[in-house]
Amino acid sequence: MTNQNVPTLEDVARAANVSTATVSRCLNTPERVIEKTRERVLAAVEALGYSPNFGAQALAAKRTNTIGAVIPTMENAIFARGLQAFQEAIAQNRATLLVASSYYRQEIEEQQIRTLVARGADALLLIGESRNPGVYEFLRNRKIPYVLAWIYKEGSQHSFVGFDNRAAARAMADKVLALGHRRVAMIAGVTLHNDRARDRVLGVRDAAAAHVAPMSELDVVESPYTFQDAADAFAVIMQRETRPTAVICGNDILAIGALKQAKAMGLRVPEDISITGFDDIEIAEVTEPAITTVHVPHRQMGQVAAEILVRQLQSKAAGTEIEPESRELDTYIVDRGSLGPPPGE
Amino acid sequence: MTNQNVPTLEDVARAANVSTATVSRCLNTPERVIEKTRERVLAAVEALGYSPNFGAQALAAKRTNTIGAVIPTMENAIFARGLQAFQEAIAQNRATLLVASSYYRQEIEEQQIRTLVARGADALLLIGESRNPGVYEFLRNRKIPYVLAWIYKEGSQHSFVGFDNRAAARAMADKVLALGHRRVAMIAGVTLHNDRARDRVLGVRDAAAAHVAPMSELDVVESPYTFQDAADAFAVIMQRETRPTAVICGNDILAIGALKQAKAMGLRVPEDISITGFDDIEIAEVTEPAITTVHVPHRQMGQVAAEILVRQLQSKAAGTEIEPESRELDTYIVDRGSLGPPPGE
DNA sequence: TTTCTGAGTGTAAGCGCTTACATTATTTTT
DNA sequence: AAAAATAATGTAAGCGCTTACACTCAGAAA
Repeated sequence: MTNQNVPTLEDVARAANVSTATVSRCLNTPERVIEKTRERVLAAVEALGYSPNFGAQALAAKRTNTIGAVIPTMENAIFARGLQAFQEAIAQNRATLLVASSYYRQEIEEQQIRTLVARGADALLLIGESRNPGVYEFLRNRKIPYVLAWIYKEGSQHSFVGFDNRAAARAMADKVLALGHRRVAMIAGVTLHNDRARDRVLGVRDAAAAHVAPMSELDVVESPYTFQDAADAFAVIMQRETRPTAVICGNDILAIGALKQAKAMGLRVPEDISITGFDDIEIAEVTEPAITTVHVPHRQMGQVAAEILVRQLQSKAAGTEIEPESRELDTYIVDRGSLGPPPGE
Repeated sequence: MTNQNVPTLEDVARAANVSTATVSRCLNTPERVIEKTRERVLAAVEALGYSPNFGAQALAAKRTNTIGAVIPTMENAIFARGLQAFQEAIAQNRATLLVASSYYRQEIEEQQIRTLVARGADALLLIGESRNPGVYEFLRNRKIPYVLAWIYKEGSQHSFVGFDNRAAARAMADKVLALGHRRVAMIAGVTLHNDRARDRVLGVRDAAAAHVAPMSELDVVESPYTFQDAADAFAVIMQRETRPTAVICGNDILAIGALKQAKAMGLRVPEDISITGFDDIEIAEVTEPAITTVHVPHRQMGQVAAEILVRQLQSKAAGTEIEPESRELDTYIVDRGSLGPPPGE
């Protein structure tokens, strides 16, 4: 009574008057079956409403056609677009997406990675590089292909699909400095266990250090990725003895929080203070003023990551050694309204 | 060489000097194993780094501990918060989330539902109710528990977790009318195959019909859920011979697109025109003015949906008939700045 | 003491598929 | 036309688990 009439391969085989092997071939390698037989089998499949049992298939074939992704959060748009593109791309290869989020917590992320692998993920999409070496060892032992996205590093053993956060942040900072700002602050994401946030801080520091004109020390405040925390951080920065004329933010969420707080404090943006973002999520367009930010190719990142994983899975199936394959993508600055020259220039 | 040293149950059994059955019991029903044995087994599990083979487990146990969700899109924040909460809640019950998106396309959604079930989803989270009856029949045959979220209907055979879109939309429209607006337009989401969008239109129409004061006919324009489409829709509405004094939008994305366009046209919000939203996604707080909108309990919806599914899965495991269980949640209007009295009052 | 009970463990039969290998049918080569 | 090569299909051995049932052995009941 529990499971009644869910048809099995054998039922199909009987109905089509062939062996189970032939049915399996029709479904997996149709070119190895003569057309007439195939038609008969597919008709039986159709008639019975057959769909392969997932567990049995996974057990016998040693793969699940499932790809996992562990992202820090689904709640804000930072990863959503990339993940969506990723899902679309793997779906075209008959794979399904298994997701988990880590809330930016390293130990949870590690846990989630192991869970997804235990759930049969054939390959993984991970964000950033900084994690316990044991994790990479685990994936290597299990021969699970993975790509690290939202980041790009040269000459590594990993596969990366992303961009140089440090260089991109530096470009933005250079632009701010070139406009004449000398007192600059930064609201950064929490850098602990987050290499993207860390690299962005480094990029801004690079720009500050390289700049010939005298500049007061860079004031960096870390903040979680919420509007409210960013607003608080902005308020703190504005309490300093010498107020900055520009605040570079580690991402758009922070920038918008800062913007909101600036307005609440009666400051005009960018006349009184400039604010910049990073990521170019949709929301950055609709604030007043809109946020000048670093455009990140979210969708492309998701898509390329999927392509690389699919390729690695194929070479794994072919018995070839899987080798890392990386792709660096470009970012560029989108000029909107939130960055201008410092006041009184 | 392909799969080398991934330990199996049998390896653990040998190491702990017990049978495979005992190892399995230690992992699944530890209370049925005496403590001393259990310790020995768990030590072996630890030492070997054992983790059960997913396919084998699914095949033998006839469940995967995987729950699927098919949502229209991950790209905007409408479903993201709810999905995140859902994931957190099912994770606490040792289940993993399998996601797919349908891009608001009915045939793709149906396809995705079948795919997720084929991938072994034990239960499903679906958005809205309107779909081909064959889908429900399929789920019933397969005995897959499902809950329909973002919507609530009385006396149905399905499980719902959500709110009455029609009533909520009506409440907002009533509020607009109560402020004195008589020329009201609506930018609705695409209503084809989308009962939430449809119900929201009905709610606004209800309010219009019930209102005693004379009111010009309600002008409803449908628009896809993007800022740009909504902006275009707003522009169209403003071309009408008699411009409305308030535009009720089917969700916040539409409202923000409309707001943007209003500003581009030099209109002040809400002095010249009022705009309202629906959903209360994060972004609704940060526009200028912030959007007056209907707050939807996203996180609660995800969480309650998870609880119901977990319960249904348990009763299914216990051999009991699964019976629908619904929960209606409350919405309320959040007053921000985008709604005011009509001009000249 | 003997019988009964039940807790703890072992034995082994599948779960439904894939695939190596064996077999038979068909085509190509000589 | 026979031999060889190739194509199409069948046979059956697992894949690594769960779990019904069998067994052992205390302690309780008779």
